[in-house]
Amino acid sequence: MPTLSRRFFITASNPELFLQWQPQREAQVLSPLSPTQIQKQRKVLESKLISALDCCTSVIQIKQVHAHLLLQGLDQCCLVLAKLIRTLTKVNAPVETYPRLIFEQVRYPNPFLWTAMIRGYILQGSVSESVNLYSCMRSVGTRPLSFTFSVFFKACGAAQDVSLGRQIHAQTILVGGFASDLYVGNTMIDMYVKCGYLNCGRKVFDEMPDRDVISWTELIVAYAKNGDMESAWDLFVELPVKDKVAWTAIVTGYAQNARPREALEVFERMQNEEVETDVVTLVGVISACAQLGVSKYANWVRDVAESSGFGPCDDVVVGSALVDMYSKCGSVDEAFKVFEGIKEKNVFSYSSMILGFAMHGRGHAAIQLFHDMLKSEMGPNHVTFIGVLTACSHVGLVEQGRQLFAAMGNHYGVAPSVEHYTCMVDLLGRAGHLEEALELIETMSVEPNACVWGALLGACRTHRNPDIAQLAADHLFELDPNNLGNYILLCNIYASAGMWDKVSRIRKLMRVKGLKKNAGYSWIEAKKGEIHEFFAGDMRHPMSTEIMQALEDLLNRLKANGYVPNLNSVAYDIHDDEKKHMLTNHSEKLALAYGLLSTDVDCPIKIMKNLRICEDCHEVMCGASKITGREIIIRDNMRFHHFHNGSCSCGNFW
DNA sequence: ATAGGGTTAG
Repeated sequence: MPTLSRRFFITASNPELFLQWQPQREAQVLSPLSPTQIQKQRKVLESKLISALDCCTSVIQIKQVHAHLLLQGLDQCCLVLAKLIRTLTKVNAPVETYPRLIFEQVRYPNPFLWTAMIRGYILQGSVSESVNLYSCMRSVGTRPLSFTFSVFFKACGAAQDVSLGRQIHAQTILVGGFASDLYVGNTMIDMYVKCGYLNCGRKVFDEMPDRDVISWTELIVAYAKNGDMESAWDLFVELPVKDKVAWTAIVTGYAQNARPREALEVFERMQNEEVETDVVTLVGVISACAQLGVSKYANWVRDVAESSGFGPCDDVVVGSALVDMYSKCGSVDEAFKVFEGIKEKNVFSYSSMILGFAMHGRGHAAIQLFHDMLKSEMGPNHVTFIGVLTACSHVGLVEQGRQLFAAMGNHYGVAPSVEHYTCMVDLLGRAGHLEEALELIETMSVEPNACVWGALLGACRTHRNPDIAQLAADHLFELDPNNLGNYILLCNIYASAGMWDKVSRIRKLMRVKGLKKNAGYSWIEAKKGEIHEFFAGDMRHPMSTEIMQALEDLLNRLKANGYVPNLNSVAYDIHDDEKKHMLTNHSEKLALAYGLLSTDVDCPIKIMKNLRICEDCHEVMCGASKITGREIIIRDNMRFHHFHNGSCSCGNFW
């Protein structure tokens, strides 16, 4: 007869159990009990053992609990044994030895015990053995649980093993009663989606008799991750009861698909419907604001975060996202204030701030922060090194960059990736060490990609080296044949070397391939925070006439000061007059003219652009900052340019 | 037991 003994409590390895010891109850136990009381005591004992197992973190502790269990005559108690095996799996005890031994001593394993064993084998990578156990379980006539299937589906999803997934799917139908199980259905959708079979997941969803918000959200996320926001939105609209997770999925979906305005719109609706905002929602919205780069929205979302109790001081993830957001909104000083306010900074906070400094050309600040980070004994990761190498590059700290690059693998255990090599090629290339950069590419430990060769090609333009440029271009045209930018760069390099026959050959190649320039556009935040968007030659704006006039006036004043339009920036093989016209219409120039017309004189003019700023526009911005006395901040797809009194923070290299 | 999250180079 199982009884609770004093010994059990006192020798229990776990202090929590000891604290739970109640002498009154023990007195009861020692007196004779009725069968129902015995049953009740047994239940109490079982739950004590289970909670003891919850606290176990090593095999030795589990063995002690096991010893008590045997002492109490519970060697056939599947409930506790299943928990014991799950706990052993959690502490990574090899399932084949100790757990297997326990399992084989049980005469009538229940489905929970079978499932615990199956799960153990799956988690330890023995999928075939788990399938084997499942067959045994079926052959002795034991009915599986929903959980049994979900264990398999989870494993298939993680291993992207759709063929096993389909077999288990067939089993859920074969065994009967599981095809309509909500939990099984949901884990099955997830399995198909993770294996890349979104349509199969959809089919499961469509055939489910009962669906809950989880089923819907799984599919919404799957569509969003697939870049199909239209299907995601359609599902979202149909979803009868939307919870905060579903809302967040759609907001984040837009943010991750580079549609920040829609993300913000949906978030605003979410707030109007008074759905609770939590950290995960905020992170998605903050990322959308970072992409948009508009201060009004940035400040708004920060207020929302703070009033929801997740300000930068409260939550490190929100704080780090805000650092990134303010950097990308052009306010690197504000980013640093937020950074300083984060109570428990982590590697994300530091990396974001280092990248922020690097992006704004404040290389020394970035490197200083990197050293502060090391002092606080925080381990840098691969992104941290991208930030700090970029920073070195922008300040021309070649030797320091070399040392950091060498140290990353040797001292910090971060193996250099293609991205880090790209930074190094950029660093060496900018400083004019083209041969060394080429040598680095040729001896790379990983396969060079288009970015690496692109960095080299960019450096060849600055340092006018057509030979190495040709080599880089050969690789680029193979790796990334439809990227027009590479052809233009090569053209410029040949043109400045006077190699006109090569120029016309490349131009012909571009024509034959029918490569078209990406639609470049710029946007600017007006006084009240509204966004004005411009394409090249755009006349849609209600103030178009004034804008064109202001631009012409500005260019005339610049020309009087010696500005000559830089025709190299136009890739097309057209007449110079036409080129001049095209240059004049570049979207960032229109945005600048609008900014001059309609923003406060003491505020910087902030322009965002989806492509890299061209040389001519860069020159115009420099000149405009001098003539007008206005500070101009431009974010292109690479970095920030702060124009002040005739010069740019990028030092004319970008 | 099952659904949503932050930093990435030319």
